Amino acid sequence: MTSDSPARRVRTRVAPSPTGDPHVGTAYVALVNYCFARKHGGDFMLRIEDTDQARSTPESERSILAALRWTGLSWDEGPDVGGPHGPYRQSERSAIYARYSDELLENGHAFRCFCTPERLDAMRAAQRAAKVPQKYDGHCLTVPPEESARRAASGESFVVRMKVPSDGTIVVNDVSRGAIEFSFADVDMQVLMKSDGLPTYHLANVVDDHLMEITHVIRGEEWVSSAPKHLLLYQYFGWEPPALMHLPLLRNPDKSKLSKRKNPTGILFYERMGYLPEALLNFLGLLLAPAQEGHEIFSVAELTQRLDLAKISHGGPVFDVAKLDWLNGQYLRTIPAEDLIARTQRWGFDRDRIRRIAELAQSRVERLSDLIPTVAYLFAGRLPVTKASFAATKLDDEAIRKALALAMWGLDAERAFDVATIERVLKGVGEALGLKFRDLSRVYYVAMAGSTTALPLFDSMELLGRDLCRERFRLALDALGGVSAKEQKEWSP
RNA sequence: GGCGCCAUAGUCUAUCGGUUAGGACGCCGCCCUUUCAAGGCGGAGAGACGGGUUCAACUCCCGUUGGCGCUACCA
Repeated sequence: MTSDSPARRVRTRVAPSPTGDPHVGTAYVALVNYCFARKHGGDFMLRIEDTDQARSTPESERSILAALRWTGLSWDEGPDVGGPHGPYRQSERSAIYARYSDELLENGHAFRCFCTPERLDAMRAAQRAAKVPQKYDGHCLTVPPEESARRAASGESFVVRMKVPSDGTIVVNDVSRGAIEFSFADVDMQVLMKSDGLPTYHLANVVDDHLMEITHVIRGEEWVSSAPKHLLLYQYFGWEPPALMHLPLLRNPDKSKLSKRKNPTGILFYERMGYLPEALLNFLGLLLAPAQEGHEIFSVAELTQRLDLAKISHGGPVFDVAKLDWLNGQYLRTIPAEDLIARTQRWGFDRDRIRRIAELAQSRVERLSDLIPTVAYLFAGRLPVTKASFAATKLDDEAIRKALALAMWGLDAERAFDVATIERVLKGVGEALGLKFRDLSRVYYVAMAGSTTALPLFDSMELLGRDLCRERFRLALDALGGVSAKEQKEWSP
Protein backbone atom coordinates (compact mmCIF):
# COMPACT_ATOMS: atom_id res chain seq x y z
CA MET A 1 0.00 0.00 0.00
CA THR A 2 1.44 3.37 -0.93
CA SER A 3 0.38 6.70 0.37
CA ASP A 4 -1.03 7.61 -3.00
CA SER A 5 -3.12 4.59 -3.86
CA PRO A 6 -4.52 3.12 -0.68
CA ALA A 7 -6.28 -0.16 -1.10
CA ARG A 8 -8.77 0.48 1.67
CA ARG A 9 -10.78 3.53 2.57
CA VAL A 10 -8.30 5.83 4.24
CA ARG A 11 -8.85 6.37 7.94
CA THR A 12 -6.61 8.45 10.14
CA ARG A 13 -6.77 9.64 13.71
CA VAL A 14 -5.30 11.96 16.24
CA ALA A 15 -5.07 10.43 19.68
CA PRO A 16 -4.16 12.92 22.38
CA SER A 17 -3.68 11.99 25.98
CA PRO A 18 -5.66 14.26 28.31
CA THR A 19 -2.82 14.86 30.74
CA GLY A 20 -2.26 18.55 30.32
CA ASP A 21 -3.01 21.63 28.32
CA PRO A 22 -3.77 21.24 24.62
CA HIS A 23 -0.42 21.35 22.86
CA VAL A 24 0.36 22.87 19.47
CA GLY A 25 2.02 19.58 18.62
CA THR A 26 -1.41 17.99 18.83
CA ALA A 27 -2.78 20.54 16.39
CA TYR A 28 0.16 19.82 14.10
CA VAL A 29 -0.46 16.06 14.14
CA ALA A 30 -4.21 16.60 13.79
CA LEU A 31 -3.64 18.83 10.78
CA VAL A 32 -1.67 16.25 8.80
CA ASN A 33 -4.06 13.48 9.67
CA TYR A 34 -7.03 15.63 8.76
CA CYS A 35 -5.59 16.71 5.42
CA PHE A 36 -4.39 13.25 4.51
CA ALA A 37 -7.80 11.73 5.18
CA ARG A 38 -9.57 14.50 3.27
CA LYS A 39 -7.20 14.22 0.36
CA HIS A 40 -8.14 10.59 -0.08
CA GLY A 41 -11.80 11.00 0.65
CA GLY A 42 -11.41 9.11 3.90
CA ASP A 43 -12.27 9.62 7.55
CA PHE A 44 -10.46 11.43 10.29
CA MET A 45 -11.18 10.60 13.90
CA LEU A 46 -10.37 11.72 17.39
CA ARG A 47 -9.57 9.23 20.11
CA ILE A 48 -8.83 10.05 23.73
CA GLU A 49 -5.99 8.01 25.19
CA ASP A 50 -6.72 8.23 28.88
CA THR A 51 -5.36 4.94 30.15
CA ASP A 52 -3.07 6.71 32.61
CA GLN A 53 -5.44 7.01 35.53
CA ALA A 54 -3.05 9.05 37.59
CA ARG A 55 -2.50 11.80 35.07
CA SER A 56 -5.59 11.94 32.88
CA THR A 57 -8.21 14.50 33.81
CA PRO A 58 -11.62 15.38 32.41
CA GLU A 59 -10.62 19.06 32.52
CA SER A 60 -7.75 18.35 30.18
CA GLU A 61 -9.97 16.37 27.82
CA ARG A 62 -12.51 19.19 27.66
CA SER A 63 -9.79 21.69 27.06
CA ILE A 64 -8.21 19.63 24.28
CA LEU A 65 -11.53 19.21 22.52
CA ALA A 66 -12.23 22.92 22.80
CA ALA A 67 -8.79 23.83 21.49
CA LEU A 68 -9.05 21.45 18.57
CA ARG A 69 -12.48 22.78 17.76
CA TRP A 70 -11.09 26.29 17.82
CA THR A 71 -8.59 25.39 15.11
CA GLY A 72 -11.50 24.63 12.82
CA LEU A 73 -10.36 21.09 12.14
CA SER A 74 -13.30 18.71 12.41
CA TRP A 75 -13.41 15.00 13.01
CA ASP A 76 -15.86 12.46 11.64
CA GLU A 77 -15.79 10.26 14.71
CA GLY A 78 -14.88 10.98 18.29
CA PRO A 79 -16.04 10.96 21.89
CA ASP A 80 -18.18 14.04 21.34
CA VAL A 81 -19.66 13.20 17.94
CA GLY A 82 -19.85 9.43 18.26
CA GLY A 83 -19.43 7.04 15.35
CA PRO A 84 -19.61 3.35 14.48
CA HIS A 85 -16.31 2.40 16.09
CA GLY A 86 -16.83 3.74 19.58
CA PRO A 87 -16.36 4.24 22.36
CA TYR A 88 -13.64 6.71 21.47
CA ARG A 89 -12.31 7.11 24.98
CA GLN A 90 -9.90 4.35 25.95
CA SER A 91 -10.96 4.34 29.56
CA GLU A 92 -14.33 3.05 28.33
CA ARG A 93 -12.78 0.18 26.41
CA SER A 94 -11.09 -1.76 29.22
CA ALA A 95 -13.03 -4.95 28.54
CA ILE A 96 -11.80 -4.96 24.96
CA TYR A 97 -8.15 -4.66 25.94
CA ALA A 98 -8.52 -7.33 28.61
CA ARG A 99 -9.86 -9.71 26.00
CA TYR A 100 -6.94 -9.15 23.65
CA SER A 101 -4.44 -9.31 26.47
CA ASP A 102 -5.90 -12.71 27.42
CA GLU A 103 -5.61 -13.83 23.84
CA LEU A 104 -1.91 -12.99 23.84
CA LEU A 105 -1.48 -14.81 27.14
CA GLU A 106 -3.22 -17.90 25.78
CA ASN A 107 -1.20 -17.95 22.60
CA GLY A 108 2.01 -17.60 24.52
CA HIS A 109 2.86 -14.22 23.05
CA ALA A 110 2.73 -12.55 26.41
CA PHE A 111 3.31 -13.52 30.03
CA ARG A 112 2.41 -12.33 33.49
CA CYS A 113 5.15 -10.54 35.33
CA PHE A 114 5.01 -10.50 39.11
CA CYS A 115 8.16 -8.49 39.65
CA THR A 116 7.83 -5.73 42.21
CA PRO A 117 8.73 -2.17 41.37
CA GLU A 118 11.58 -2.52 43.85
CA ARG A 119 13.06 -5.48 42.03
CA LEU A 120 12.71 -3.67 38.73
CA ASP A 121 14.43 -0.59 40.13
CA ALA A 122 17.26 -2.66 41.51
CA MET A 123 17.60 -4.49 38.21
CA ARG A 124 17.83 -1.21 36.28
CA ALA A 125 20.30 0.25 38.73
CA ALA A 126 22.51 -2.78 38.31
CA GLN A 127 22.25 -2.58 34.55
CA ARG A 128 23.12 1.08 34.62
CA ALA A 129 26.12 0.40 36.83
CA ALA A 130 27.26 -2.39 34.55
CA LYS A 131 26.68 -0.10 31.54
CA VAL A 132 24.52 -2.61 29.77
CA PRO A 133 21.25 -1.74 28.01
CA GLN A 134 18.36 -1.35 30.42
CA LYS A 135 15.61 -3.81 29.69
CA TYR A 136 13.54 -6.41 31.44
CA ASP A 137 15.66 -9.43 32.31
CA GLY A 138 12.98 -12.04 31.68
CA HIS A 139 12.74 -13.05 35.32
CA CYS A 140 9.06 -14.08 35.12
CA LEU A 141 9.38 -15.67 31.71
CA THR A 142 10.09 -18.96 33.42
CA VAL A 143 7.05 -19.00 35.68
CA PRO A 144 5.03 -22.04 34.50
CA PRO A 145 1.62 -21.15 33.02
CA GLU A 146 -0.30 -23.00 35.73
CA GLU A 147 1.58 -21.26 38.50
CA SER A 148 1.16 -17.93 36.74
CA ALA A 149 -2.60 -18.45 36.47
CA ARG A 150 -2.83 -19.59 40.08
CA ARG A 151 -0.90 -16.62 41.44
CA ALA A 152 -3.04 -14.25 39.39
CA ALA A 153 -6.20 -15.93 40.62
CA SER A 154 -5.03 -15.66 44.20
CA GLY A 155 -4.94 -11.91 43.82
CA GLU A 156 -1.22 -11.38 43.48
CA SER A 157 -0.42 -8.16 41.65
CA PHE A 158 0.99 -8.55 38.15
CA VAL A 159 1.43 -6.90 34.79
CA VAL A 160 1.31 -8.50 31.36
CA ARG A 161 4.42 -8.18 29.24
CA MET A 162 4.81 -9.04 25.60
CA LYS A 163 7.33 -11.64 24.53
CA VAL A 164 10.01 -10.61 22.08
CA PRO A 165 12.07 -12.96 19.89
CA SER A 166 15.54 -13.38 21.31
CA ASP A 167 17.28 -12.72 18.03
CA GLY A 168 16.69 -11.52 14.53
CA THR A 169 15.59 -8.13 13.28
CA ILE A 170 12.42 -6.33 12.36
CA VAL A 171 12.00 -3.60 9.78
CA VAL A 172 9.78 -0.60 10.31
CA ASN A 173 8.73 0.82 6.98
CA ASP A 174 8.13 4.49 7.51
CA VAL A 175 6.22 6.18 4.71
CA SER A 176 8.74 8.97 4.40
CA ARG A 177 11.87 7.71 6.13
CA GLY A 178 11.91 4.33 4.45
CA ALA A 179 13.09 1.13 6.10
CA ILE A 180 14.36 1.37 9.67
CA GLU A 181 15.87 -1.82 11.02
CA PHE A 182 15.87 -2.86 14.68
CA SER A 183 17.36 -5.93 16.34
CA PHE A 184 15.00 -7.77 18.62
CA ALA A 185 17.84 -7.77 21.10
CA ASP A 186 17.18 -4.06 21.55
CA VAL A 187 13.43 -4.41 21.95
CA ASP A 188 12.21 -4.57 25.54
CA MET A 189 9.51 -6.90 26.81
CA GLN A 190 7.02 -4.09 27.04
CA VAL A 191 4.34 -3.97 29.70
CA LEU A 192 1.01 -4.32 27.90
CA MET A 193 -1.38 -4.42 30.85
CA LYS A 194 -0.66 -2.51 34.03
CA SER A 195 -1.45 -3.89 37.46
CA ASP A 196 -4.53 -1.66 37.57
CA GLY A 197 -5.97 -3.72 34.72
CA LEU A 198 -5.68 -0.95 32.18
CA PRO A 199 -3.53 -1.26 29.08
CA THR A 200 -0.44 0.77 28.30
CA TYR A 201 -0.31 2.94 25.21
CA HIS A 202 1.22 0.16 23.15
CA LEU A 203 -1.56 -2.40 23.53
CA ALA A 204 -4.43 0.07 23.50
CA ASN A 205 -3.08 1.81 20.48
CA VAL A 206 -2.62 -1.29 18.38
CA VAL A 207 -5.95 -2.78 19.37
CA ASP A 208 -7.84 0.43 18.75
CA ASP A 209 -6.14 1.26 15.48
CA HIS A 210 -7.06 -2.18 14.23
CA LEU A 211 -10.63 -2.16 15.51
CA MET A 212 -11.17 1.36 14.29
CA GLU A 213 -9.79 0.39 10.91
CA ILE A 214 -7.07 3.00 10.87
CA THR A 215 -5.08 2.69 7.65
CA HIS A 216 -2.42 5.33 8.28
CA VAL A 217 -0.85 6.07 11.59
CA ILE A 218 0.72 9.49 11.34
CA ARG A 219 2.27 10.40 14.66
CA GLY A 220 5.24 12.07 16.31
CA GLU A 221 8.79 10.92 15.98
CA GLU A 222 8.94 9.92 19.63
CA TRP A 223 7.19 6.71 18.62
CA VAL A 224 9.76 5.46 16.15
CA SER A 225 11.60 3.40 18.72
CA SER A 226 8.47 1.65 19.90
CA ALA A 227 7.22 0.91 16.40
CA PRO A 228 8.88 -2.55 16.44
CA LYS A 229 6.76 -3.48 19.46
CA HIS A 230 3.64 -2.33 17.70
CA LEU A 231 4.48 -4.24 14.55
CA LEU A 232 5.19 -7.31 16.62
CA LEU A 233 1.76 -7.01 18.23
CA TYR A 234 0.06 -6.80 14.84
CA GLN A 235 1.95 -9.94 13.93
CA TYR A 236 0.89 -11.72 17.14
CA PHE A 237 -2.73 -10.86 16.48
CA GLY A 238 -2.48 -11.77 12.82
CA TRP A 239 -3.55 -8.31 11.75
CA GLU A 240 -2.38 -6.21 8.85
CA PRO A 241 -0.51 -3.23 10.25
CA PRO A 242 -1.37 0.28 9.08
CA ALA A 243 1.10 2.40 7.14
CA LEU A 244 3.36 4.22 9.59
CA MET A 245 4.61 7.75 9.29
CA HIS A 246 6.58 9.62 11.90
CA LEU A 247 6.57 13.38 11.96
CA PRO A 248 9.51 15.38 13.24
CA LEU A 249 8.99 16.99 16.64
CA LEU A 250 8.43 20.72 16.94
CA ARG A 251 11.37 22.46 18.63
CA ASN A 252 12.19 25.39 20.86
CA PRO A 253 14.55 27.99 19.36
CA ASP A 254 17.42 26.14 21.05
CA LYS A 255 16.38 23.00 19.14
CA SER A 256 15.23 21.10 22.17
CA LYS A 257 11.78 19.52 22.01
CA LEU A 258 9.12 22.23 22.26
CA SER A 259 8.36 22.60 25.95
CA LYS A 260 6.30 24.94 28.02
CA ARG A 261 9.21 25.79 30.26
CA LYS A 262 10.88 27.54 27.37
CA ASN A 263 7.98 28.56 25.17
CA PRO A 264 4.27 28.89 25.08
CA THR A 265 3.12 25.52 23.78
CA GLY A 266 -0.58 25.73 24.42
CA ILE A 267 -3.01 26.05 21.55
CA LEU A 268 -5.11 28.20 23.83
CA PHE A 269 -2.19 30.53 24.39
CA TYR A 270 -2.22 31.37 20.72
CA GLU A 271 -5.94 31.82 20.85
CA ARG A 272 -5.63 34.19 23.83
CA MET A 273 -2.86 36.11 22.13
CA GLY A 274 -5.18 36.81 19.27
CA TYR A 275 -3.83 34.62 16.54
CA LEU A 276 -6.35 33.43 14.00
CA PRO A 277 -6.73 29.67 13.68
CA GLU A 278 -6.22 29.94 9.92
CA ALA A 279 -2.86 31.58 10.51
CA LEU A 280 -1.78 28.98 13.05
CA LEU A 281 -2.80 26.17 10.73
CA ASN A 282 -1.12 27.88 7.79
CA PHE A 283 2.04 28.17 9.87
CA LEU A 284 1.96 24.50 10.81
CA GLY A 285 1.14 23.66 7.20
CA LEU A 286 4.34 25.37 6.11
CA LEU A 287 6.19 22.75 8.12
CA LEU A 288 4.32 19.99 6.31
CA ALA A 289 4.25 21.01 2.69
CA PRO A 290 7.04 22.93 1.01
CA ALA A 291 5.80 26.40 0.11
CA GLN A 292 5.82 27.13 -3.57
CA GLU A 293 8.09 30.05 -4.36
CA GLY A 294 6.56 33.25 -3.11
CA HIS A 295 3.33 31.54 -2.14
CA GLU A 296 3.40 30.98 1.59
CA ILE A 297 -0.17 31.72 2.38
CA PHE A 298 -2.59 28.90 1.88
CA SER A 299 -5.72 27.42 3.36
CA VAL A 300 -6.25 24.00 4.85
CA ALA A 301 -8.07 23.06 1.64
CA GLU A 302 -5.03 24.00 -0.41
CA LEU A 303 -2.73 22.20 2.00
CA THR A 304 -4.91 19.14 1.54
CA GLN A 305 -4.26 19.28 -2.20
CA ARG A 306 -0.55 19.74 -1.80
CA LEU A 307 0.19 17.40 1.08
CA ASP A 308 2.55 14.58 0.24
CA LEU A 309 3.64 12.52 3.22
CA ALA A 310 6.79 11.35 1.49
CA LYS A 311 7.90 14.95 1.07
CA ILE A 312 7.64 16.11 4.64
CA SER A 313 11.14 17.01 5.75
CA HIS A 314 12.65 15.01 8.57
CA GLY A 315 14.47 17.66 10.55
CA GLY A 316 12.72 18.92 13.66
CA PRO A 317 11.50 22.42 12.81
CA VAL A 318 11.87 25.28 15.25
CA PHE A 319 8.53 26.85 16.08
CA ASP A 320 9.33 30.30 14.74
CA VAL A 321 6.90 32.71 16.33
CA ALA A 322 8.17 35.61 14.21
CA LYS A 323 6.96 33.88 11.09
CA LEU A 324 3.63 33.07 12.72
CA ASP A 325 3.32 36.76 13.60
CA TRP A 326 3.87 37.76 10.00
CA LEU A 327 1.37 35.21 8.74
CA ASN A 328 -1.22 36.29 11.27
CA GLY A 329 -0.72 39.88 10.16
CA GLN A 330 -1.32 38.84 6.59
CA TYR A 331 -4.62 37.23 7.54
CA LEU A 332 -5.68 40.09 9.75
CA ARG A 333 -5.02 42.61 7.00
CA THR A 334 -6.90 40.81 4.31
CA ILE A 335 -10.12 39.89 6.06
CA PRO A 336 -13.03 42.34 5.62
CA ALA A 337 -13.30 44.97 8.35
CA GLU A 338 -16.67 43.54 9.38
CA ASP A 339 -15.01 40.23 9.91
CA LEU A 340 -12.23 41.82 11.90
CA ILE A 341 -14.79 43.40 14.20
CA ALA A 342 -16.73 40.20 14.63
CA ARG A 343 -13.65 38.16 15.39
CA THR A 344 -12.30 40.70 17.83
CA GLN A 345 -15.62 40.67 19.60
CA ARG A 346 -15.65 36.91 19.82
CA TRP A 347 -12.06 36.88 20.95
CA GLY A 348 -12.23 39.20 23.95
CA PHE A 349 -15.46 41.11 24.11
CA ASP A 350 -18.16 38.63 24.77
CA ARG A 351 -20.93 40.02 26.94
CA ASP A 352 -20.15 38.12 30.14
CA ARG A 353 -16.48 38.89 30.11
CA ILE A 354 -17.05 42.58 29.43
CA ARG A 355 -19.64 42.77 32.16
CA ARG A 356 -17.37 41.19 34.68
CA ILE A 357 -14.53 43.50 33.79
CA ALA A 358 -16.81 46.53 33.89
CA GLU A 359 -18.04 45.63 37.35
CA LEU A 360 -14.53 45.20 38.62
CA ALA A 361 -13.47 48.50 37.08
CA GLN A 362 -16.45 50.57 38.11
CA SER A 363 -15.21 51.56 41.55
CA ARG A 364 -11.80 52.37 40.17
CA VAL A 365 -12.63 54.96 37.55
CA GLU A 366 -13.73 58.57 37.76
CA ARG A 367 -14.23 59.26 34.08
CA LEU A 368 -15.20 57.04 31.18
CA SER A 369 -11.86 57.93 29.69
CA ASP A 370 -10.19 56.09 32.58
CA LEU A 371 -11.84 52.84 31.70
CA ILE A 372 -9.83 51.65 28.73
CA PRO A 373 -6.43 52.48 30.20
CA THR A 374 -7.42 50.75 33.43
CA VAL A 375 -8.34 47.46 31.84
CA ALA A 376 -5.96 47.52 28.87
CA TYR A 377 -3.67 44.85 30.34
CA LEU A 378 -6.53 42.36 30.18
CA PHE A 379 -6.59 42.74 26.41
CA ALA A 380 -2.85 42.79 25.86
CA GLY A 381 -0.51 39.93 25.08
CA ARG A 382 2.97 40.32 26.46
CA LEU A 383 3.65 43.22 28.80
CA PRO A 384 6.75 45.41 28.58
CA VAL A 385 7.95 44.71 32.11
CA THR A 386 11.57 45.33 33.04
CA LYS A 387 13.62 45.03 36.16
CA ALA A 388 12.71 48.63 36.95
CA SER A 389 9.01 47.79 36.90
CA PHE A 390 9.53 45.85 40.12
CA ALA A 391 11.07 48.74 42.05
CA ALA A 392 7.65 49.54 43.49
CA THR A 393 7.46 46.14 45.18
CA LYS A 394 10.22 47.13 47.61
CA LEU A 395 11.43 43.54 47.68
CA ASP A 396 14.88 42.37 46.79
CA ASP A 397 15.68 40.70 43.56
CA GLU A 398 15.93 37.20 44.83
CA ALA A 399 12.67 37.38 46.75
CA ILE A 400 10.88 38.62 43.66
CA ARG A 401 12.27 35.90 41.45
CA LYS A 402 11.47 33.25 43.99
CA ALA A 403 7.95 34.58 44.41
CA LEU A 404 7.40 34.48 40.67
CA ALA A 405 8.91 31.05 40.21
CA LEU A 406 7.01 29.45 43.07
CA ALA A 407 3.74 30.92 41.86
CA MET A 408 4.32 29.75 38.31
CA TRP A 409 5.25 26.23 39.34
CA GLY A 410 2.47 26.05 41.88
CA LEU A 411 -0.12 27.10 39.35
CA ASP A 412 1.25 24.67 36.78
CA ALA A 413 0.58 21.85 39.18
CA GLU A 414 -3.09 22.75 39.49
CA ARG A 415 -5.84 21.37 37.31
CA ALA A 416 -8.14 24.33 37.70
CA PHE A 417 -7.34 27.94 37.02
CA ASP A 418 -10.01 29.90 38.81
CA VAL A 419 -10.05 32.60 41.45
CA ALA A 420 -10.15 30.16 44.36
CA THR A 421 -7.25 28.07 43.09
CA ILE A 422 -5.15 31.07 42.22
CA GLU A 423 -5.76 32.63 45.61
CA ARG A 424 -4.85 29.44 47.42
CA VAL A 425 -1.63 28.96 45.47
CA LEU A 426 -0.43 32.55 45.67
CA LYS A 427 -1.22 32.91 49.35
CA GLY A 428 0.56 29.64 49.89
CA VAL A 429 3.65 31.17 48.33
CA GLY A 430 3.32 34.08 50.74
CA GLU A 431 3.37 31.70 53.67
CA ALA A 432 6.27 29.76 52.27
CA LEU A 433 8.26 32.95 51.92
CA GLY A 434 7.10 34.37 55.22
CA LEU A 435 5.78 37.52 53.56
CA LYS A 436 2.57 39.37 54.15
CA PHE A 437 0.48 38.74 51.07
CA ARG A 438 -0.26 42.42 50.82
CA ASP A 439 3.45 43.04 50.17
CA LEU A 440 3.98 39.98 48.05
CA SER A 441 1.00 40.69 45.85
CA ARG A 442 2.71 43.73 44.37
CA VAL A 443 5.12 41.39 42.62
CA TYR A 444 2.24 39.62 40.97
CA TYR A 445 0.44 42.80 40.07
CA VAL A 446 3.51 44.01 38.23
CA ALA A 447 4.02 40.70 36.45
CA MET A 448 0.38 40.21 35.51
CA ALA A 449 -0.79 43.79 34.96
CA GLY A 450 2.43 45.69 34.45
CA SER A 451 1.68 47.92 37.40
CA THR A 452 0.74 47.77 41.06
CA THR A 453 -2.48 49.51 40.15
CA ALA A 454 -4.98 47.16 38.56
CA LEU A 455 -8.21 45.30 38.99
CA PRO A 456 -8.13 42.59 41.68
CA LEU A 457 -5.30 40.16 41.06
CA PHE A 458 -7.03 36.80 41.20
CA ASP A 459 -9.87 37.93 38.97
CA SER A 460 -7.41 39.46 36.56
CA MET A 461 -5.52 36.22 36.35
CA GLU A 462 -8.60 34.13 35.80
CA LEU A 463 -9.70 36.55 33.10
CA LEU A 464 -6.28 36.35 31.48
CA GLY A 465 -6.23 32.59 31.57
CA ARG A 466 -3.58 30.08 32.44
CA ASP A 467 -1.52 30.32 29.27
CA LEU A 468 -1.20 34.07 29.22
CA CYS A 469 -0.41 34.17 32.93
CA ARG A 470 2.31 31.59 32.51
CA GLU A 471 3.82 33.60 29.69
CA ARG A 472 3.75 36.78 31.78
CA PHE A 473 5.39 34.96 34.69
CA ARG A 474 8.04 33.67 32.35
CA LEU A 475 8.69 37.10 30.88
CA ALA A 476 8.84 38.77 34.28
CA LEU A 477 11.30 36.15 35.43
CA ASP A 478 13.37 36.70 32.32
CA ALA A 479 13.39 40.43 32.91
CA LEU A 480 14.98 39.74 36.28
CA GLY A 481 17.60 37.40 34.90
CA GLY A 482 15.72 34.11 35.12
CA VAL A 483 16.16 31.23 37.51
CA SER A 484 19.45 29.39 37.64
CA ALA A 485 19.54 25.62 37.62
CA LYS A 486 20.81 25.72 41.19
CA GLU A 487 17.96 27.95 42.35
CA GLN A 488 15.47 25.81 40.52
CA LYS A 489 16.68 22.84 42.50
CA GLU A 490 16.69 24.66 45.83
CA TRP A 491 13.33 26.31 45.34
CA SER A 492 11.45 23.35 43.93
CA PRO A 493 8.91 22.00 46.39
C1' G B 1 25.87 4.16 28.24
C1' G B 2 22.61 1.40 24.40
C1' C B 3 19.27 1.83 20.18
C1' G B 4 17.13 5.00 16.55
C1' C B 5 16.17 9.59 13.74
C1' C B 6 18.16 14.06 11.71
C1' A B 7 21.99 17.71 9.48
C1' U B 8 21.40 23.92 3.12
C1' A B 9 21.71 31.28 5.85
C1' G B 10 19.52 33.24 12.72
C1' U B 11 14.58 30.45 11.38
C1' C B 12 11.18 27.54 7.78
C1' U B 13 12.49 25.47 3.24
C1' A B 14 13.59 24.43 -2.67
C1' U B 15 17.32 21.46 -5.04
C1' C B 16 16.06 14.53 -6.13
C1' G B 17 24.93 14.48 -9.75
C1' G B 18 26.15 19.52 -13.76
C1' U B 19 22.16 25.99 -10.81
C1' U B 20 25.57 32.81 -10.35
C1' A B 21 22.40 27.13 -4.54
C1' G B 22 15.96 29.63 -5.43
C1' G B 23 11.90 31.45 -2.11
C1' A B 24 9.71 33.03 2.74
C1' C B 25 10.32 35.08 7.89
C1' G B 26 13.69 38.04 10.48
C1' C B 27 17.61 41.83 9.83
C1' C B 28 19.65 46.27 7.05
C1' G B 29 18.88 50.15 3.26
C1' C B 30 15.91 52.94 -0.25
C1' C B 31 10.98 54.53 -2.07
C1' C B 32 6.00 55.91 -0.73
C1' U B 33 4.19 58.76 3.42
C1' U B 34 1.79 64.21 8.44
C1' U B 35 3.84 59.80 12.40
C1' C B 36 3.94 54.62 12.83
C1' A B 37 2.71 50.59 10.34
C1' A B 38 1.30 48.38 5.84
C1' G B 39 3.03 48.22 0.77
C1' G B 40 6.94 48.47 -3.25
C1' C B 41 12.17 47.94 -4.45
C1' G B 42 17.06 46.43 -3.12
C1' G B 43 21.01 44.25 0.16
C1' A B 44 23.87 41.15 3.55
C1' G B 45 23.50 36.01 4.82
C1' A B 46 23.93 28.81 3.80
C1' G B 47 25.54 23.30 1.96
C1' A B 48 28.85 20.99 10.04
C1' C B 49 33.75 18.41 9.30
C1' G B 50 36.83 14.55 6.93
C1' G B 51 37.31 10.75 3.56
C1' G B 52 35.68 8.15 -0.66
C1' U B 53 32.59 7.06 -5.61
C1' U B 54 32.29 10.05 -10.20
C1' C B 55 34.44 13.64 -15.88
C1' A B 56 31.34 16.28 -12.17
C1' A B 57 28.75 16.02 -5.29
C1' C B 58 24.83 20.18 -1.34
C1' U B 59 22.92 15.90 -3.75
C1' C B 60 25.37 8.88 -3.48
C1' C B 61 28.57 5.85 0.28
C1' C B 62 31.58 5.67 4.89
C1' G B 63 33.38 7.97 9.20
C1' U B 64 33.51 12.12 12.71
C1' U B 65 30.99 15.88 15.17
C1' G B 66 26.57 17.95 16.70
C1' G B 67 21.21 18.09 17.69
C1' C B 68 16.95 15.32 18.91
C1' G B 69 14.05 11.07 20.43
C1' C B 70 13.44 6.40 23.04
C1' U B 71 15.54 3.65 26.94
C1' A B 72 8.53 3.79 32.86
C1' C B 73 3.11 -0.44 35.41
C1' C B 74 3.59 8.12 30.89
C1' A B 75 1.83 8.79 26.58
